[in-house]
Amino acid sequence: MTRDYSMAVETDILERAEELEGKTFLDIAGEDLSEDINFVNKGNQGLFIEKFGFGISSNNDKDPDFKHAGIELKVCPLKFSKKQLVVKERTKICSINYKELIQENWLDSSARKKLRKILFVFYHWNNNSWNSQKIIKTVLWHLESDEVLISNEWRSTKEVVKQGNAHLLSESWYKALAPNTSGAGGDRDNVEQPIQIHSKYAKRRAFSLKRPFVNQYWESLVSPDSFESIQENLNLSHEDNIEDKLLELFRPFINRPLGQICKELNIELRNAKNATNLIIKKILRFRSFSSKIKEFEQSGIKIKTVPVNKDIGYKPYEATSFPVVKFNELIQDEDYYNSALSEQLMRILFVPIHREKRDTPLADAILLNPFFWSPDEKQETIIKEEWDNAISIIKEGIEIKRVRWGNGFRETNNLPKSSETQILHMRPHAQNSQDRDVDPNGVSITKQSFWLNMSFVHSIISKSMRDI
DNA sequence: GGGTGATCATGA
DNA sequence: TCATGATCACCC
Repeated sequence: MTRDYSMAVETDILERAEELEGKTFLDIAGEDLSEDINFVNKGNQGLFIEKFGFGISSNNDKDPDFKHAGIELKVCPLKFSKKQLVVKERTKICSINYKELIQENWLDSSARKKLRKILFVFYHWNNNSWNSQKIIKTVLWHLESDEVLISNEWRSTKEVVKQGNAHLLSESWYKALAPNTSGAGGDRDNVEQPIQIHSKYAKRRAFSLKRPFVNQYWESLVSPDSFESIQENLNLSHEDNIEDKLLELFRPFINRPLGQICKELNIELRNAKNATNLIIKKILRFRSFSSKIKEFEQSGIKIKTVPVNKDIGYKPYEATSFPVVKFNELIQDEDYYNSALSEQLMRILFVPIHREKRDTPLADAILLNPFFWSPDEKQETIIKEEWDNAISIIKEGIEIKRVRWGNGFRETNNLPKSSETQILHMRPHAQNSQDRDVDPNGVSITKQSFWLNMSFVHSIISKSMRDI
């Protein structure tokens, strides 16, 4: 049996953590696995590592797991996505007690106690083969460099609760530390909030580090050179707003043709995606064009270039696509708020470019004012409904018809069309019609993805242009 | 010119 | 070779 590390000093804990790297759960527990332990519940991998990795018995303490060293243990699942190990889910930090929250200060808050130092144990998740799950890496994370961002989000949550609006809280308002819903389901998932002027109850929530945030940290461990930081490159302080700064840097190039901009910046203009990406990285003083933008990865910011015609109210020429969804993975998403799509929609930097006609040469396309966008509450409600609807169609079984088209044929299906929806539709997104996926009922269909309706993109772009 | 299925171009 | 962002093509 493993020694109890709960009162150990930091070096001992880290030494033990390092021993665990590369080991499977079976290696770690060995013959103890035969003990009568029930690991059926969700989160059990965490309890397992606590017990067999560090000899800590399960507890609900407000103190960090390693009391003496002030270190919290977080066991973080990784899964394969596109041949790469990525963080599977958000990391829960502590449940929120609304009543206590509004009386706390950040510096001595219960959240900060757990966040100050975190020992991340990253393991390759596999629910079907418990014993073979392997510890990939262990590392001590320090709050320091992200404390401004995280404490601001904590304060913002506190402020909402203080105003009696705990029932309105939404995970999507936050980038790193978010109050996500938590609980076992049922009545106990609603709790009384301290200020009841608007609503007596609010959903039970827990502070969690968002998946993209933790994933960026994980990726920075695996390949430290793949990121550059806006803050570092531009020498910004933690208080500077990175989004505002970026828009400001765009300013000298607005309303000018891409050809001219690229010449001035000494960039080779190849296509729209390439141009906007390169312009952004150039104005952010990136050393390498292939670097990922640290802050964008952390906050889940995606860049979308949208060709529009400014002479007809900034109307886009096309809908905006998202990555392909695998139907069998899609239907396993818990709900919209835990879906891949909601992550794609966390925050988008739209870069509209004006094209006189759809086939206006790119060099003559005019860079218009970029803007950041996240769904507002109303939009999110619609998106959730339309996502739910798509899921139920898929679960019921997609219907495919082969219809005459010109000289040949093409396939039609009953997935949501842009004519049937306000914001989202589904549409092929494949190499060609031979590039296919299989739906939950075994029906073969061209790979599909979600798209933002052209009319919707039109509405947010024209609104943004009016607001300038 | 919109709508929708199909496909291109690029980069890892 | 594949995923991705973006764009094409044809009917109405």
